[in-house]
Amino acid sequence: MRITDRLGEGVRTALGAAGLPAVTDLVWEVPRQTEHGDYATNVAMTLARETRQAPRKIAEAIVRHFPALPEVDRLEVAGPGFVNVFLSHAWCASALREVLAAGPAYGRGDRHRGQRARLEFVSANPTGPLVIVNARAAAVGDALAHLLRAQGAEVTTEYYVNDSGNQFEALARSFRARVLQQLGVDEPLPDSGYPGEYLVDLAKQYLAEHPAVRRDRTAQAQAQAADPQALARLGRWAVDRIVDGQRRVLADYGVAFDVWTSEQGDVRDAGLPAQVIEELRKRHLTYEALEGESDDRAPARPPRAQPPRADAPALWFRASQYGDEKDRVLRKSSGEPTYFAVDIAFHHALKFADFDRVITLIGPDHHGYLARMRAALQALGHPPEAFEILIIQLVTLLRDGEPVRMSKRRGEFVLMEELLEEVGRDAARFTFLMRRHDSPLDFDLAVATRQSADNPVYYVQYAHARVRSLFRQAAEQGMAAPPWSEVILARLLLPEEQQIIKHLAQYPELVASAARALEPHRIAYWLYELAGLFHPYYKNHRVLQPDHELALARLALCAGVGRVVANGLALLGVSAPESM
RNA sequence: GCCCCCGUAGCUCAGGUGGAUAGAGCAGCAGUUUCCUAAACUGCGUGCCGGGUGUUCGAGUCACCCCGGGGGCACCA
Repeated sequence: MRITDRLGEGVRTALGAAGLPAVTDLVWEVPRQTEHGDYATNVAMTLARETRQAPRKIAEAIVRHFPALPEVDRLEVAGPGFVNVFLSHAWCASALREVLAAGPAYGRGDRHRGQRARLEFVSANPTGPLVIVNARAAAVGDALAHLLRAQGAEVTTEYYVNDSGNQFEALARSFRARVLQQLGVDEPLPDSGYPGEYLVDLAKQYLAEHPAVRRDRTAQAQAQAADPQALARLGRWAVDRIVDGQRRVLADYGVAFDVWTSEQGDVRDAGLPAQVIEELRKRHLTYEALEGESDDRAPARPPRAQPPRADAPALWFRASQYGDEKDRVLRKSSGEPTYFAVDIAFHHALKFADFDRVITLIGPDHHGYLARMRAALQALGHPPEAFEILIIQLVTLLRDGEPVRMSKRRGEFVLMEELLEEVGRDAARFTFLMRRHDSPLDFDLAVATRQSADNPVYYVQYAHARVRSLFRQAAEQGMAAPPWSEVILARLLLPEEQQIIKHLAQYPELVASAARALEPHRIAYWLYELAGLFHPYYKNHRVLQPDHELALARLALCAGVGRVVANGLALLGVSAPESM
C-alpha cells in the first residue's frame, strides 16, 4: 500500500472522529522544504469554506484525531493550514525493503493497464538520412513507450513512411538525375530536388547492383524519357535503401519500431482514402466546390498563398463544423486525394482500428495540421482526447557557440549518425531527455564532446557504477551480502540516509505521473537529483567499514540506489554501466 | 490579419493536477586526495519569474489584455 494512501486513511479517520465532512479527493504533495515534513496536505484549506471554520482549526482537529501509525513520526499544523507529516525511521526501513524486494519491477504500476496505445514518432520523410531532431524524437518516443508500458499499457510503436506524393517524386527525379550523371549524362538536378551527397553514393550503389543498366543504352534512354513506371521503380529502390539506412541508425540508437507503415502500400494501395471520403460523404460532411465558393468569410490571406485556379470542383470536408478555422479539401479537382484525406484514412482505418489511444510526435511545422485532423476524427466518431499530439521542438545545433545551419533542401545538415559518433548514444539520449520535449533545445556539439565528463548523464551513470564497484569491493573482502531481509535497516539513521530512502520511495509515483503527463524528462531530472544525494553521501560516509552490521545496512541502501538508477535509466533507454 | 508555442539567475534549463521563503547545472572564485573510483566532494546567488488586470484563503503555475521571440496559416506533404 502506498504511503499516501495510508496517510489518506488516517486523515479520513480523523475527519470522521472530529465530526468533519468526508473528502473525495485528498491531495498529498512533497513540500519543497524539508522543515515542512515529508508529505503535506491542504485538505483543511479546502474544507474551510464548506465548514465555515478557520483552516488552522480544522488542521488542528485532524492532527488531534489522527490515529497512531507506525509509519508516522509526528504531524504538524503549519502556515495557513497545512497538515505536515513527518515519517518515521521504521517507515524508511520498510520503504527501502520494498525497493530491494521489487528489484527490476520497482516503479512499475498499473495506472494504464488495459490501455492499448499506438505511438508514432520520428516518421521522417524517406528522402534522406535522419538528422538531429529525429534523434530527439526517437529518444522521447522510445522513453514514452517504456513509460507507458511500465504502467501496464500495451504499446505499439510505429514509424510512418511517407513514400508517396510530391516529395517522393522529387526524390525519384533527383535520384534519376544522379544515376544519369554517373552514366556520364549531363543531367541537372530538378529545381525542387534533393542535392545531398547521399544520393550520389546511392546512384553508384544502384549501378553496381544493376550492371545491365550501365551497358544498356535503351534503359538509359528510357529513364531519360521520364517513363513514369521506370521513374517510380527507381524512386522505390532509392526509398527502400534510405529507409533501411534510417532503420539501421535507429537500431544503433537502441530504438526498434514494432510497425513500419507505408503510406503507399498500407494506405493508398489499400484504397483507404476513398473509403474514408465515402464515409464522410455519407455523413453529409462533404460538398463539391471551386476554390473560395465555400468560404463566405473569405479571410484575408497573404497574396502569395493564392492557390492556382482550378476549373473542376474539388471535394471539401466541413472541418469548420468541428472547430477548424475553415473547410478543407479531401479530393483535388484532379481526382487525387489530398495528403489530408490520406492521413485521415491512416488514422481512422489503421491507427484507431485496434487501439483506444493514438499518440503522435510531430515537429512544430506540422502543428497547424492538428485542428483539421482532430475535426476529421471527431466527425468519424473518435473522442477528441483519444488523439494526442506531442510537439517535438527543434534542435538548434551549435558548434563552438555558432549555429550550424541545417537545410535538407540545400543538402546541409548534421546527420543523426554523426551525432551518435561524436557524443555517443547515452549522452545524446540523456541530453534530449533533460529538456521538455516541447521546448526548443540548444545542443552544442563542441561542448558536449569536449566536456563530456561534465554531462549529467555521466553523473547519473557514475552513481550506478559506484554501487557496482562497492559490491565488487565487498565481495573481495569476503563480505557476501546476505538476503536483504536479514539486514538491520534500522541502523540507517543518518539524515542523508533517510533522505535518500525518501527520495527512492517517490519513484513509483514519479513514474506514474511522468507516464500520465507524457513527460519523460521528469525521470531524467529525478535521477539527477538522486545522484546528487548519493555522491555526497558516499563521499562523506564510509560504506564498507568495521561495524559489520552498519556496513551491511549501508550496502543495502546503496543496492537500492543502484537498483533504482538502473530502472530509471532503462526507462530512458540509457545504459547503466558496471564501471566507468 | 488569424491561430499555436515560448519569455524564470550572466548562459542552458527544471519548477506534478495552483500551495508555504522560486531551484539546479554551466560559467566564475576559493578549497578537499595516507580514505570503498577526483567522471567525486565542500563553500560562495540582491531573480520587478517579460508587463498589467482579474479569479483564489493562496498565482511562476489559471483567465484576459499588452510587449518581445519563434512557428504555422495551399486543390504541398
